[in-house]
Amino acid sequence: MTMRADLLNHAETLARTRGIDAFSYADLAAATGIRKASVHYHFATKADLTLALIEDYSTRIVETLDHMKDQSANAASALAGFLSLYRNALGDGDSLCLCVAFSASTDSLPATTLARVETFRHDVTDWLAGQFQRAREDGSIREVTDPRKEAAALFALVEGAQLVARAARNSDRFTDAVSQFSDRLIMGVTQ
Amino acid sequence: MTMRADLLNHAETLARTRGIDAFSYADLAAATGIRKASVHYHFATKADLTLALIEDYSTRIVETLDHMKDQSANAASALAGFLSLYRNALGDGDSLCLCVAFSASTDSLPATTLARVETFRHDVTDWLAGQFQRAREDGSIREVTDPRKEAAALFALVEGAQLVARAARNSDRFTDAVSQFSDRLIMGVTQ
DNA sequence: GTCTATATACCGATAGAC
DNA sequence: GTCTATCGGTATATAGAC
Repeated sequence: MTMRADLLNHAETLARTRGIDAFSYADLAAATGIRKASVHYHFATKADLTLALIEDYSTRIVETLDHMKDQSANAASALAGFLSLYRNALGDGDSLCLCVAFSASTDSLPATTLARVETFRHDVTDWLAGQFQRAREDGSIREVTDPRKEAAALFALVEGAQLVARAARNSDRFTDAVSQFSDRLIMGVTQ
Repeated sequence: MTMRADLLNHAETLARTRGIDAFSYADLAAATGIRKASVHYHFATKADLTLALIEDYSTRIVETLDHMKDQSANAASALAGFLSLYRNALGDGDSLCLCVAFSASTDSLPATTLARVETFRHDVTDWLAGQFQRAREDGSIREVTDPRKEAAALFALVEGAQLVARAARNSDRFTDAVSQFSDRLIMGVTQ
């Protein structure tokens, strides 16, 4: 693995467990075994680092979602996969997904990074709306109203559930908050 | 108004608009017209300040909710008031409620403050569960399932909707995210 | 209660040698 | 690419005069 990739991995972990403001180039240097000045060689400013973080993350998650869409038997199982993705990002209640971590520290992030996060939010919300539309056709989710409203509501729900669960250091709070939505999923057929 | 109260007011505004980490005793001194050292006279450490903030805030909000409960014609109008409270806290999309602001920076807050925030979350969730129970009796909300599940879901929804709306600097995102829930409220009779 | 002055620590970032 | 050394800025917090 390249040093750049190693730095990005540690930076993502630190950002998601401690928050963007709560880790420094010194922490990153300690984690990778090089010196602060060498970290600056790879990412000249923290603005550059945060932008690289959200770009890598966004690409990875969008690919995962597209794969879920293609492999799922119906909309319900695709959305169950989506819930698992956000549930797993919590770990033992000590980690957030990068999108929530970045949304929680808008003040310390440069405009270009924030714009990229907003693009990611739109991508995910579009994906969700697509699955709710699919559910209107395959009948795998109970009482779907407007797919776009459903998507906006579910996105806010999982982000809020992560925030609460991580603040309480208890991942069960996530499960509790989304359980009502989970109950609307009719898994049926395949899985 | 006492200097202590003046400091708390400005600190709450700064915490909600910029975040806990992003304001300093220097900002607080500039806002109130006294010097940094004088701020330390009123709140020796930032830990003391954050604890005072959540205690004041919690008392105020719990009183507001109890008043809403007593004055409302039914559960639906009480919950409509709850949504307005969180919607208004957003301002023009540039402010969070203190609970979300604190949940977003758990790393820089002392354990006693975090414990007080968790108590506040329980108080609000209990209030919500009470209103959903009330709705099962007055029929003012469509298809209420388990009141405790409904409460956990609605709390996560409004916190997540605030986070997203504030990150996008657009309060409409809050309204969009909660619109599906709003549609379940049957306002009817009085208001 | 408020002030000036200061202590101590850490931050992001840069210069320049190797 | 990585290093040592350092700059300028800001943070929380304290000492002691008024």
